[in-house]
Amino acid sequence: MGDNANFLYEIINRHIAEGKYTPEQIHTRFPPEPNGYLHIGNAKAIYINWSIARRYGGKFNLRYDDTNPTKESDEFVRAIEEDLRWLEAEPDGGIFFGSDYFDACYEFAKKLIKDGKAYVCDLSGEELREYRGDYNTEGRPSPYRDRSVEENLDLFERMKNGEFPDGSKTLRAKIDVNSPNILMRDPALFRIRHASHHRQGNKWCIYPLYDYAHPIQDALEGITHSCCSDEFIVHRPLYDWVCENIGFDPRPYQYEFGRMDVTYTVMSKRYLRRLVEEGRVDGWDDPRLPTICALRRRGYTPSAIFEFIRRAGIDRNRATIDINLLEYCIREELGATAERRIAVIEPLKVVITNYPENKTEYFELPNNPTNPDAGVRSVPFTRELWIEKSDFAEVPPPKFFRLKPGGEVRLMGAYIIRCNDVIKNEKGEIVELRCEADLATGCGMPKDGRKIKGTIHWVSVKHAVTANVIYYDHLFTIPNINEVDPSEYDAYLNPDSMKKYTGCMLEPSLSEDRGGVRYQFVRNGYFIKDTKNENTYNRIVSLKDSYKPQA
RNA sequence: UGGGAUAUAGUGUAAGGGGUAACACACCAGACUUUGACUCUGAUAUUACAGGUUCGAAUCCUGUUAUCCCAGCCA
Repeated sequence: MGDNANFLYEIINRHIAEGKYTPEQIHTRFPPEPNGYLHIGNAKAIYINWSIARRYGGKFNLRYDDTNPTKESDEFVRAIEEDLRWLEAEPDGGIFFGSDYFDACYEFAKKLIKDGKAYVCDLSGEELREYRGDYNTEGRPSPYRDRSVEENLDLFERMKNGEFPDGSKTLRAKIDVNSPNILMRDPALFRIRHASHHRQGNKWCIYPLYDYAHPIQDALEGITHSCCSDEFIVHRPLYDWVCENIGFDPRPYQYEFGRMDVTYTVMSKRYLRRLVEEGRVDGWDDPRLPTICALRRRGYTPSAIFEFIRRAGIDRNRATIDINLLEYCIREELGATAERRIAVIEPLKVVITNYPENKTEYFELPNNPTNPDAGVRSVPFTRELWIEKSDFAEVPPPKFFRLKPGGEVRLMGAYIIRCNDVIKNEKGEIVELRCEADLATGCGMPKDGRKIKGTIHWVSVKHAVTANVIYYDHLFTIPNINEVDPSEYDAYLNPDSMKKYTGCMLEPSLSEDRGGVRYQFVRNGYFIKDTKNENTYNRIVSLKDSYKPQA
């Protein structure tokens, strides 16, 4: 109940109840291909596998599924491990590489050949496609299907020895050339690729395919529950075939959960890569992206990300989760933990006409009103202040509680002021407000008991430190990008997904650099200092604001 | 078109082997408030559709529809 029960837990609970496994034997894995950066969709797979291991006291492996040398690189290997560790999903079962099992894959293949369950096929890619048929065309057996064991063994070894060019031969499983599941129509197990592997170098020129390698990797690592996303469900019969025909005992089993999408963003690695490569975003960690490194740079926390996935729930159907839930999770956490600071994003000068020219007084403001233990800080107050432009309205809209001509407002933690004059420049723009403070109030309530509805934030002109602030918004203008053909994604990119403010005025306590600390800039949202741009804060998420201008 | 999977409020997840549809987020309406934050209260569903069994069905039966996945020597 507190912890989301899901169908996978039910399955495993049953296995344990039946005595199939002890809880400590439960062993899971996260098997990314190192061909890109992890994103929040992958975080679901991580969370599921990792949390299962944790829940039962079993082990969790990280395994790079690097069986295709042409797509993988060490850059991604490093990035994935960094992200996984940052997420605090510790791979306590170990870190492995699919490529470390190439020898095993090779030996098991020879066994399958000897058992008459695999053969070397000379069909070209095109011919193979033709023989295999499609949804409504029957498959035909390859003319090479009935080669003798000796011939197959010989040919396979020569494939390995590099005697044949790429694409000239494959090792195929002998299953069923006319299975309704096209994947089972004698799938390829090994292909020839004269390519250098990021870890194996030039040791191999034949590489196993996913469907063959994956169950072997799982079995050799002692994985009990191989949980993957639902697009692999049609692969399960082949997974089972490999396990059974190699004869693993005990053997792993595959379970599928529904993939997750998030509104207003993309999970397609292909498209993310394009955005990065075309320079449309500032790298894989551009704070607008759904990658883990972007969320990290943006200021999201691992706990908020996992909480999001936990709350979203785990089921067999494909879900499009509202990004509001992610934002809620980080707000909830930061609301309780982030220290409050005053920051004026778009400054407007206010002069307190009845306040002495050279006086500075300090008000104590709580670091976090929801948590007294967070303590207080002193904030200097002087005659000249910056307030937020949007906190003043010369012609106030209905239900506007902030500053207006002749109106009163509370300066947070300090005096109540009344706006007496609005100073404009030649162009008619408001450049300064002249206000009078009710000095008697200090930081208490007005003596006469009058109610002041609005509270605004402020910072002393003399003490303010300046910085840049960047607001981020959704990547796309529509909630569900899956409704659109991938070739049209560009048309839905949000042109206002990033808004930079320069010359923002921050309270002086922010001059001390505490990198990585998340703050609530009062009434402006939660912020973290950017790791790439000097003196710049990223807005993690906005504060909820129930005031909606315009009536 | 062959095979497979899924259908519960705007979104997502719950309702151990039939008994008044629950929770979270979003949204709306109020209360509170020295952050219009937080907190609190209230409102929102003929359980894809159509039949059937039953005193009673989201749960059982039959049929229909919609969406997603699969025709890489990618993972």
